[in-house]
Amino acid sequence: MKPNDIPPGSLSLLILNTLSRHGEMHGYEIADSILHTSGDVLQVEEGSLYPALQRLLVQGWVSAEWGTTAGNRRARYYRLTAAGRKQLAAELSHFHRIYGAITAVLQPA
Amino acid sequence: MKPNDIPPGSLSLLILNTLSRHGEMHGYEIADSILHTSGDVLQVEEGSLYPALQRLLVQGWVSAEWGTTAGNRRARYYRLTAAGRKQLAAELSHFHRIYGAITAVLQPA
DNA sequence: TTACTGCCATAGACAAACTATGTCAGTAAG
DNA sequence: CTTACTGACATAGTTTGTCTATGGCAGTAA
Repeated sequence: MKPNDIPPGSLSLLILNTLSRHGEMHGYEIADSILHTSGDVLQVEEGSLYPALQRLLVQGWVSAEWGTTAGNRRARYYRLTAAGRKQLAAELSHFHRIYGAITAVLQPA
Repeated sequence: MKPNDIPPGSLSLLILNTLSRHGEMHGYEIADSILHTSGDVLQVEEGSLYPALQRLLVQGWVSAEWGTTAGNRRARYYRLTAAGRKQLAAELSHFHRIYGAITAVLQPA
């Protein structure tokens, strides 16, 4: 069972969708949620996660504020912005379009 | 109808699968076949196609020989090798594993 | 006091697709 | 017959995004 290999371009979609389901999360929670809901297949490395969150912040798809976890650790809590919700919808439809096209090509003879 | 945006990592899979269906093709035919079987969604640029074919050659997944097209042009004909068929099977199962995991994560609340 | 873990963060490596450009040989147009 | 177009192959350079590796800091447990 080796995890890994998130296709470039899909990480922001996974993060946005995860945030839209849970409302407010910090980094570790996001990675953990993706790992578990994917059946331990998609392991987001920290070196991928935080740069991705930075990009989402810069583009305004998410906002962040510092807080404290249940375990009394400092953590940065992210949530979707209104623009982020629109972006999520756009990326979802784009994903389905592309993925549908790929599976069409992959039909065996 | 804007085409484009082949997810990194999936191009070799598309090429291998296309060759496995048609037996022997040159570059233009491969790109054309992918474009049409994807419903004009996946447009493989030449600057992506030929480097990808080079990689497949180097790795031994495909073989190539020069020939002449129906329109009397010189062209390089590619076909799958035995190793290429094994590779295709491996990439197919990997693809389904990863995209299955992604769609699992993308289920709405 | 030491070590471990949760949590954030960055720098550098690397892979792969894109843009732009170039070549060459047939064929069609004028 | 010369020009332009198209089919087909090819490469250099840019960009994007994930990974590896590393590091720091603050609680908590040994």
